[in-house]
Amino acid sequence: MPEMPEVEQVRKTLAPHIQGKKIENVEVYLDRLVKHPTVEGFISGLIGKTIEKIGRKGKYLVLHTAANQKLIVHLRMTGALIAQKSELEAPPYAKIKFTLSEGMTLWFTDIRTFGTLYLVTDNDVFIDGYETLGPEPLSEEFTAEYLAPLAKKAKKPVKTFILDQKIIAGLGNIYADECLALSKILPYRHANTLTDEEIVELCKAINIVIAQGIKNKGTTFRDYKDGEGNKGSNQEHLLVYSRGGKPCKTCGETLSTMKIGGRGSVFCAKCQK
DNA sequence: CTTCGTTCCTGGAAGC
DNA sequence: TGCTTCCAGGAACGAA
Repeated sequence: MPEMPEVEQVRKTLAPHIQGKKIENVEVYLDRLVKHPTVEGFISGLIGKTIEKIGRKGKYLVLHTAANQKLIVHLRMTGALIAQKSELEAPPYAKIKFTLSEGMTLWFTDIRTFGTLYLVTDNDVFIDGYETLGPEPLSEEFTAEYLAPLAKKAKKPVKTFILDQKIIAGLGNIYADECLALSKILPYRHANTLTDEEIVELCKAINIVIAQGIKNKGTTFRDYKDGEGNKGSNQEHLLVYSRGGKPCKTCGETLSTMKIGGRGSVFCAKCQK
């Protein structure tokens, strides 16, 4: 489940293999993954272009293919971008093939096929979700002063609040649970009940958890792999996610599970207030 | 306006 | 053992 640290790791591992290479051919095996423009326009718009740079915004990867053109990719749950030598056979669940120069091929693979790709030229389309992203953890704009007034207006569980990409870009279910565990805040508490001190702690925890995720090259739970097909190691350092029923690493209490906003959530009812 | 529930999809695990 | 059912979850969408 790629969240910000996983997408960042994909960006890093992909860059040396695809940057500066020319797109010689594009084959789309599942049309509905291409959200803009048409599949034909997507293919013809990319062939002949060079991948100048690969960036990231929240959980979106942004491949700059010309001064006025970007290929925007969201991996959703099980999407992956894998760069490998062209002579190697297609990886499992291959959905789009980008044949690059210098004998390299970039594959978009996806088991559950929720991934989305947009080819944007001169900002000719408004991508809801991409344009409305809030600040990222570890950025200058992401501060308690930014978060506090928004939290005070939000009458919903704090977990749902921090998962909102318009509020914070990049958190997903795993890191949201981890951030709340580290800041010792119960996930079901409504955001507008948090004190200023708690918001400061939450901000700190979000930065720490995301920085640790990046340092550990992402969390591989089921399907996540980076641009070279390797797994991350952050799953070895999780406080609560997927540990429901097991002892809290801090106090030994059995960790609780609960559905919050339709998401499986794990927390320590003793440590978190 | 905000908030909540449903939907998309497949594979793996759990249940009978 | 083998079938069926449930669950995983990012974010758009419609309903309340």
